[in-house]
Amino acid sequence: MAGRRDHATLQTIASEIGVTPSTVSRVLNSASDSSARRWASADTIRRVRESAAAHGYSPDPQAVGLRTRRSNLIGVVVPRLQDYVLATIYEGIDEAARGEGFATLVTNSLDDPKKHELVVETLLSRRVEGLILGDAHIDGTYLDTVAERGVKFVLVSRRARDFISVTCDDHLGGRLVAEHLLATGRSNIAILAGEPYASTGIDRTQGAVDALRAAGVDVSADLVVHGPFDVQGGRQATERILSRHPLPDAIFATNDFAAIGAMGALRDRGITIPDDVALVGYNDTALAAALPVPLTTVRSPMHEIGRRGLALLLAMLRDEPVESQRLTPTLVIRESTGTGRRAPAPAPVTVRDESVPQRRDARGVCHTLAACLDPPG
Amino acid sequence: MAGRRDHATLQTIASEIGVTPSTVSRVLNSASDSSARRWASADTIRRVRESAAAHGYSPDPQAVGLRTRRSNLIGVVVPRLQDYVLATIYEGIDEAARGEGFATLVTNSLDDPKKHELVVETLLSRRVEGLILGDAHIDGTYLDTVAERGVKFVLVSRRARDFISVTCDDHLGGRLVAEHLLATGRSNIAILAGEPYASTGIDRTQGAVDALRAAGVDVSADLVVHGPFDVQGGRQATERILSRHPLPDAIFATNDFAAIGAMGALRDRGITIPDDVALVGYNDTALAAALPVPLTTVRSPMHEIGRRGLALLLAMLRDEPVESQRLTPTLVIRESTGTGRRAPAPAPVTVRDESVPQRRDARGVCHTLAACLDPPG
DNA sequence: CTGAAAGCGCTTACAG
DNA sequence: CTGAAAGCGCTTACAG
Repeated sequence: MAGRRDHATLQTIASEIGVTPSTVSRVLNSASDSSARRWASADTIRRVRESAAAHGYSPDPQAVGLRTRRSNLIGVVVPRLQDYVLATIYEGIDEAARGEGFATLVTNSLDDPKKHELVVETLLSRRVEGLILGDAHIDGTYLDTVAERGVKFVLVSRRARDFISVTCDDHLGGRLVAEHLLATGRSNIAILAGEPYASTGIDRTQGAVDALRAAGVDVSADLVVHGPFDVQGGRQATERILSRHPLPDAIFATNDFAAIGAMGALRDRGITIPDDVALVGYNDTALAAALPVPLTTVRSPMHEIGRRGLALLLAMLRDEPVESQRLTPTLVIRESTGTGRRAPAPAPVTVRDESVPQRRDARGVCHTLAACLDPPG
Repeated sequence: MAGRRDHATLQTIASEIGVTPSTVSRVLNSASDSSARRWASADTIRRVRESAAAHGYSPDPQAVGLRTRRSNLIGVVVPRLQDYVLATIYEGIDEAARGEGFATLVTNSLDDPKKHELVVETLLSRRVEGLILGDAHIDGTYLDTVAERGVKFVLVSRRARDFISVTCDDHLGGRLVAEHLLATGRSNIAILAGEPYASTGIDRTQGAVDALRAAGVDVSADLVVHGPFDVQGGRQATERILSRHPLPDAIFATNDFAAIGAMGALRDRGITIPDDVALVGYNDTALAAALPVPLTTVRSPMHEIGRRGLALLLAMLRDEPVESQRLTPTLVIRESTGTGRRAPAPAPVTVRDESVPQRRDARGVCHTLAACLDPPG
């Protein structure tokens, strides 16, 4: 008798108060007493509700699902739940799902396409109504099969091809970082670009490269290093850079955890932040502000990405037209790019007019290079 | 038509090959062809399997569940999935569940008893067969109600009362830390004890206090500070200690993230690790080794706790007798308690015979104070 | 306002 | 070896 305890059924209530299950069902499925009056007398309604409450009745989701052909289940696939960023996005998804009467089933894919396919099949065999995928590879052809089968899904965090997605504007995020570094006098910048298949790292890197190029600064291709989005990956990528090149002005880790790994590698060589090299992370995780050297980073609305992903998927399930969403990141400046301990930053050599004051917003953030170069209002 | 695509049913296959759904069901539910021979001819078996494969048939879990009165669903409640430790434990749970044909439904309770009750009700209304709870409060009376209802559950990570649990031996972990600190010459120790309702922090603290007391060292009660098990909590607890007391010899943060917070607070005051103060964390998360100052910490088998929790619950569901399990932690010594930069540690003043060499294992870990005090083999 | 009936997809005695 | 039937708990036309 594995585990299932006794739950009251419609029949329990029906026979207790002397009506049929049909009536009980209709009353319990009515939003309000007044709408229930279409189906039952005031007295019946009261007695149904009382009995249901007394028994702690809740409809059997398996029976409801079988009858209505719906599961109220959403499948979620993430690279790894251990990753703070994905865990936070998932929290957003689950919270929103709960609010809409859905439950979610999550699984790790470890960014392995084979495992991804496997877990998607498992999810589908559980009859999830749709999928939210946080592990898309930018050219992921394996998404085609699931799309062709008519499965509805939305991507979160990472975009891929033309599939519907909710992302942060990672290109903008990269630009904000590069412009901040330029504004503080750095132009020789190494980038920890993350996995080559993740649009997050790709776009953040490209955004930075584009902004630098717009300022006349070229990023050396071998200062752009790929690797896992975690502490270990950041450490190794940084070690690779340090072993082959003279120390750059700044390191842009496209992930906070990679930035922490970079800190470790830098410290091993006695290199201090920000005096010897500036360091920037990405995501503004809970750690960033509390690190020994507080980390300049880009805040991305992780929780909101999850919430919106769920909302978008539900819209798709209702066959409403939907469009991809791109949320806005904000730069958060802390000591790791600190100007406090450093000689006043010279303007980047490539800027044409050094006399032009930089334009910054109220938080001291210089939002676009163009704005920085424009003469003030 | 929200989302559900067409799935082949037993009827699809049955009519295709000219048998009844009963036969198809029996064949498909047979483990092997030979056992299926009890139910069908070799030819029928072959044709059923072929047709099922061609259609990508998978049984509808709602129908199966309705009929068999089982959901193959396990509910999991954690304080917060954003927490690396709980996320890792959950990965262990889900992995094991998957292997046993179960799926899991996770939710955060944020350690709020009200929310806990709410999410448990939601899980139960989804007809989970049992629960794994990672958010138990040590005297949590609210577990009684669920127990009285006959719901089977096991606790993971934290123990409470006499409920079945899978934990790490936190008392031992605390002892290992204290003995290591004593062995490196520290005896004035502050403890970031975590939330007062979590057995993890309580036991780790008690283990340390007991070991110190056994060495004749008393821990001042106001050097034991409670607070959240996260970066922010660790930072605040440390600030409280620093503002009210002279600097202790060592800080034992009963959680790695709290230790990172402590690092931040120490750095703000220009206090260096390990020269001015030693710092110890707990859990050996991926961060510990890669931090600017690599963190001495205690490794706890988080993933294994999850796996075993699931195994224990399944045993309970089969009405097998089960007992709580307590897994063994190991001390991992790194620079944050480093001896390299520090004058050779004097033996703690309270140790009776200073001439007795300390006994250590191959990894340089002194496992029990008793062992340390015994003369070598 | 209420009931009787069908049926979602499955499993499993009961017959043969 | 195979089928016909019942029934898990629900919802929802169809009748009245």
